[in-house]
Amino acid sequence: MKTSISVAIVEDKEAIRQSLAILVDGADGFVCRLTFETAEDALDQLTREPVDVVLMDIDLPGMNGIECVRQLKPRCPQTQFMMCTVYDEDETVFDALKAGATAYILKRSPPHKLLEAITELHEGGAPMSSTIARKIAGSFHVSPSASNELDVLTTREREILDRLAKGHSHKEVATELFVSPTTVRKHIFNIYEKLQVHSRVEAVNKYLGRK
Amino acid sequence: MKTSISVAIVEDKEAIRQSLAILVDGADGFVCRLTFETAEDALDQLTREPVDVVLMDIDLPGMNGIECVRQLKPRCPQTQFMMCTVYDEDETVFDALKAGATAYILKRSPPHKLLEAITELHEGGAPMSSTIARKIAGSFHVSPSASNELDVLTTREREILDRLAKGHSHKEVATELFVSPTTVRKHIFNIYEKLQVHSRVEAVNKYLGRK
DNA sequence: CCGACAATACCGCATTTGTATGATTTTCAG
DNA sequence: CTGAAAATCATACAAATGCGGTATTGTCGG
Repeated sequence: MKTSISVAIVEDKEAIRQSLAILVDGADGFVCRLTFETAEDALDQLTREPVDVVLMDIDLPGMNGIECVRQLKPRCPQTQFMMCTVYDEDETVFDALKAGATAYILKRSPPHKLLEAITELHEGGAPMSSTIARKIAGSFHVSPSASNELDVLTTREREILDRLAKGHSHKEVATELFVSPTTVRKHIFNIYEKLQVHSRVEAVNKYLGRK
Repeated sequence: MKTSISVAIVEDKEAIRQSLAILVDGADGFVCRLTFETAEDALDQLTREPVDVVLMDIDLPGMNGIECVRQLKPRCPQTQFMMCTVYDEDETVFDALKAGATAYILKRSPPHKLLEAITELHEGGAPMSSTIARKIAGSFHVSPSASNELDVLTTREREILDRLAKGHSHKEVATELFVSPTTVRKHIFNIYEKLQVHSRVEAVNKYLGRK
C-alpha cells in the first residue's frame, strides 16, 4: 500500500475545522496529522513536523493565513499550501500565490472536490476554482493598447513623470528642469488627463507598467 | 435544447486536424465550425466569423499560433483560445498567456479530457495541465530574500502601504479597512519614519522594490 | 504584573496637490 | 507661412497630505 498524504488544517472556526479533519482522515489515502486554530500555532509546530499538504484558512484572528504561508514556505519548501476561502473574486489570490501558496479553493467546494484537489496538489498540480484560474491566466494578458498608452505623452511630460516616479515634488522637478512650479503642475495635470488618473501614485504605476 | 459550443481548429498536420474535427463535431453539445491549416488563414476568417473556442496549435508553418492569438484576441474578445502543444515545460506557456490565450493543454490528452477542457474554458475557467498550472502558480512566488527593509513594518502598516501602492487616498484606505482616516494618516506617518521617506511615491517605490 | 509596542483616534497647522480657467510664446509639420 | 500642438506662466480654491503632539486600548513577552 502506498503511503497516505499527510495533511494539516489551519482554521479558527471549530465546526469547520472538525468537519474538514473528519473528511480528510476518513478518506482513503489521506491522514489528517495536525489541526490548528491560529497561524501562530501552525507556524510553531509545522516547522518541526512538516506535512505534505496544509489547508490554510485566510481569515484568521491574529496573523492571517497568507502571512503564515509566507513565513512557513521557506522553512518547509516541500510542503504544499492550499488556501481555503469564502471569497473568490479577491485580490488576495495573488497575494497568496506570491506568499507561496499553490492552490486556492473555495470553502463551499463539495467534499470530493476537496479531496481531489489535495491529491492533485500533492501530485504536482495547482488546483484552482474556475474563476480563480481565469483571473490568474488573464493577469498575464498584455493588451497591445495598454503598452502604448504612454505614447500619447510628450517628451516633456515623460521627463516630468520620470521625476515624479522618483518621488520628487513639483517644486523639486521645477528646479531640476529650470521652469516654474506652475508649469510643472500644468504638465502633471495634462499627464493625468492623458493617462486617466487622479494621483501621482496611479500615474507612476501606469508609467512603470504595474497594476 | 441549449446552443452548442462553436469551435474552430488551427492545425497544420492533416491527420491531427481531421481527427480533432471529428472528435469535436461528433460530441454532443459541440460543433466544429471551421478548420485552418495556417495562422494566416485563421486570422483572415475568424475575424469575420467568430466562434466560441479556438483550438490553436503553436508550432505552425509561417506565423506561429501565439502570434496568431495575439492578433486575433483584440478583434474577437469574446472568443476563448486554447493552445495545444506537445511540449509541456516550455517558456512558451507564458508567451501564450500574454498573447491572450486562456487555456493550455497537451496534445496527448485523452479525447474526453479535451472536450471537458473546451467546456470548462467556455464556462469561464482556464483549463491547464497540472504541470503547467503549477508552473504558473509558482511564477508568482517571491522569496522573502529580496525584501528585508520592509520587515520593520507591522502587518497593519503593510496592509495600508499595499493600498497606497494601488493609488488609493487615505480616505479610501480608511473606508476599506473600516477605520478612521486619522488612523490611516497616523499609520502612513509611521511608515514614512520607518522607511525614511517623505512621500507616498517614495514609500511605494521602496515597498515594490523599485529604485 | 509590567513595560513595550501596535492599533486606534483626535486636533491643528503649513504645505502640497488636484482641479479649473486663462494666456503667451515656441515649435514644428503641412 | 500658418495653424495646431507643446511648453511656458499666472491666479485661485478646495482637498489631500506631511508633520507634530497627545491619548486610550489591547496584546504580548519577559
